[in-house]
Amino acid sequence: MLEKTFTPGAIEPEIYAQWEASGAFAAHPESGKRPYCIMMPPPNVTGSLHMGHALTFTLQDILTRFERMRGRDVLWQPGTDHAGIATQMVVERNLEAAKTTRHDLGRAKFIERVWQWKTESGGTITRQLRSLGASPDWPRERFTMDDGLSAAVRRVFVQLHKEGLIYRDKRLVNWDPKLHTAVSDLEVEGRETKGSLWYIAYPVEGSDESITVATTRPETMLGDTGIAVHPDDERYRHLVGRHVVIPLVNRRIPIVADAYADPTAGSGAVKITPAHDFNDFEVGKRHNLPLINIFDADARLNDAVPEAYRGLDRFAARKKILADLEAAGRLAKTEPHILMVPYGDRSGVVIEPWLTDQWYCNAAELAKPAIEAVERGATVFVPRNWENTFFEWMRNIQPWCISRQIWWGHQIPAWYAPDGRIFVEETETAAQAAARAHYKKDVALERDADVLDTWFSSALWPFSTLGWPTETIELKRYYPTDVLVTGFDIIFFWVARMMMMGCKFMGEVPFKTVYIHALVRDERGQKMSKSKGNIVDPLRVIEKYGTDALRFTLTALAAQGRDIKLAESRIEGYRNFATKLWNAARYAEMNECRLDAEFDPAKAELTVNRWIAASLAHATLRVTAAIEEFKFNDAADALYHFVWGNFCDWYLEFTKPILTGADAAAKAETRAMTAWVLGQVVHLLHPIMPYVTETLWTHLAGEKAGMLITARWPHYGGLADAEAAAEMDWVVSLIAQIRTARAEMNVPPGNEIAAFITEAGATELAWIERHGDQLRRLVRLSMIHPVDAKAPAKQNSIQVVVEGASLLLDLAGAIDLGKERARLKKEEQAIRDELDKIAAKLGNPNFVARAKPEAVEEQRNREAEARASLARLDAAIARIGGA
RNA sequence: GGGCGUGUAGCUCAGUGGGAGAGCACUUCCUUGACAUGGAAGGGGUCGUAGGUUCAAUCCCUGCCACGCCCACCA
Repeated sequence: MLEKTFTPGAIEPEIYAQWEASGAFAAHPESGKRPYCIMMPPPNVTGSLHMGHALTFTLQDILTRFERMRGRDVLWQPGTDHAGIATQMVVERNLEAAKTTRHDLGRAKFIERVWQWKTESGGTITRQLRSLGASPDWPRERFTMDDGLSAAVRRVFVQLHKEGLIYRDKRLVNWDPKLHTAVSDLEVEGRETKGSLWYIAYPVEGSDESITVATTRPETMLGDTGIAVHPDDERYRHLVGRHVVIPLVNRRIPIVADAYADPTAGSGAVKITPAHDFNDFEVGKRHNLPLINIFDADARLNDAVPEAYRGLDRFAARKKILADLEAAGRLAKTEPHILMVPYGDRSGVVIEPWLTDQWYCNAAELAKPAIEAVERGATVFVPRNWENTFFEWMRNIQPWCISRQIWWGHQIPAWYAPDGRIFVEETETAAQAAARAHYKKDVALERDADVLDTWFSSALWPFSTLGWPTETIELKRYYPTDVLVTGFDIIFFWVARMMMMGCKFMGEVPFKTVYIHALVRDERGQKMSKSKGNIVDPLRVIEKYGTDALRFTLTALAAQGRDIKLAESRIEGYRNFATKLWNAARYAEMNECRLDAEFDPAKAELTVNRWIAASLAHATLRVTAAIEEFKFNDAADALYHFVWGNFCDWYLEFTKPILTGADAAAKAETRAMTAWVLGQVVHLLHPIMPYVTETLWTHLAGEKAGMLITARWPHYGGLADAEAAAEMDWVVSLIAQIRTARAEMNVPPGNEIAAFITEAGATELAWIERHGDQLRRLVRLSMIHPVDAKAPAKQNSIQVVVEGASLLLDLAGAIDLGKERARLKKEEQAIRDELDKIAAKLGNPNFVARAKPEAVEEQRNREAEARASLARLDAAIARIGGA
């Protein structure tokens, strides 16, 4: 027997363990089934589950379970990412607590510590994924720093280097002065900041004139090597070619003409600091201006600046320089100014453009085939508009700085000879051999200390996890993968780079479809973040409402093209849905509705049974199509309404008289149908709500039927039944009308009343007769008298008018006739309003002439129906003496 | 500056070229043998705004307003 209430917490771990142990999650590369593959975006190995994970993994799991049930050989490839900077930061924080640093430890020891940390905490996220019900092929779990994946990284690096697509370059990078590493453009976020625009007057050499420049970063003046004005700017034309002397520094720098200077911005003259500004770097190159690096790795002023400023932090330096300028009378004016300041997304400190040697990847070259692949539709984005975003970025892509000055990650396979020559090889021995060949003798090689950007290895994920560069059966079978499910926030970081690397090394796109889902926000639409304190913890939700409730909620809210604002009331509502389903199953069990293998729903005879089967078939089509089209919310909606609205509210209530009645054949058919529909429903719901459905299936079908996770997805023909639908729709509307009339006339719900049919067509009469038991029960009628029976007095009865029939309910006591009249008049008015609308249309010759014939026909039908109802309603009003 | 998206019931959001929907909230009633995590009835919206296309627009097109996000080197 099913328990009185569904307690998810008690059963989930047990069911999950059964699934996992049964091998139901496993891919079968040797099978003859059609393959289907999803690459799990690897979460950070030291991370823990947040709502974004919950959403993305729920959707992936839905697709996985759905396709598995449809008979595909599904590989959902799991794994985790080493997350270089993030993980290193976590471990460094731990060290800090132990009053030590990575530098105290040394590189080897530190890396050992990180591995140790990975061992300790790396299981957290995968454990949490399990509690979410995710069903990837766990034994195939990979880590981006596994031997195999590391070998793939080296292979790719070396090959791209040999082709000149990876190279070393000295240029400005985004330097993180806290983390002491370069970061890529993507890891820098601009934050709008209230600052100032300071106008500084630089005296022109050999003249009384001075030239004023505007700057948001006065401290960089110590590194100025020029002043630029626009070549057409009349105000400054006479100064081009002359020199100014930098205040406080007393260095002589030229005034150059360059179109970069915008005459309308600031003073029209701009200071040029080539070593500390990306634009200035370019201007400097054009005019051969020297680069003066004034910062050290901490962004403190170095020895290239006057002694008074050396060692100062950049912000302290700004203050002092402004004060000194003021004192020297060189600060012309100060304006408030809003500017975008670059911050490191990990460190949260201001990023400094800094001149260093780094490794770069020629992304523009790699992007070409990836762009072309999306253009020709080899990869399709869903929703389609994300392709614009992809194209926009890929067509303007900048060189990708791939080296990081941290320790945790894939160390770059480059070795330096004493003379600075670089040998890039997959192993040190190969590098040694190459060096020996070059120098004709052994030389000591030193390995590049840097590691690769984490996203470099992630970019290889779709093929490195499948065994590349080895030609494995998995690689042949599952690449290209079917769909990548991810959020738009990592299109650039990850999707674009996988496209580049996949096209380059596999010669084929990594996935046929990229489904981009929304971001999960809090109920006010704010991005969830620790600092805002608005995080909804999925694990807490699971504990409180159950995994299925969370999964269903996320699914129901996963409409394309919109963010998800997660309100707890929504989760509660869908938890109730799980309870509803549970209780329906309990009801079925109590009424001995058992699955019958012999039962053929297409052969059902009772209208109500034919109707529910047809409704189910319709819902099944909707759900299937919705999942195929990634319209997850539609799938959830169709299921919710079928289960609650059709099956529970109507079918189960409607068939109660049959189950308690005397007609054995009808009872048997209804029991079998109830069990069958329930069985189908748990199939359809399983991808979204795996736990409750698996539990119910076991109860319904028994242990030997096999687990639901391995069952076949429903598919049927021949169940559509327009006649049954018409009949049931009519009975439902009759019941609704009677209920409304009773409620509005304040008839106590418990009162049983006799009904008299005053008017009915032959069809309607037959329907009333056929469903008499249901009518008596569902709207509390004691008796239904035929058309010619003696009707009660008008002051004792209320009237019900539906399409094709009128009834009179005998209250056996005086009613408020005025109220009854008003009620009927209100109904009449509604019908008249509708008739007016229809008349306006049909009265329009253009409509009749130009609209589709079906549309005209439909209006005519509606008009006829409305007129008939109106006539009966008027008759009813006349009966009680209304005008 | 460029790109994308959003504006529909009190709130959160679906939706469709031809009769405005859901969940939650609200009002009234109901502890009837699955379910009060429930059932029944009900109130509530000129579908942001101004035009255009169309026989017909909440839906398609254009402008505008508001909000959000992404990208971008303007001092």
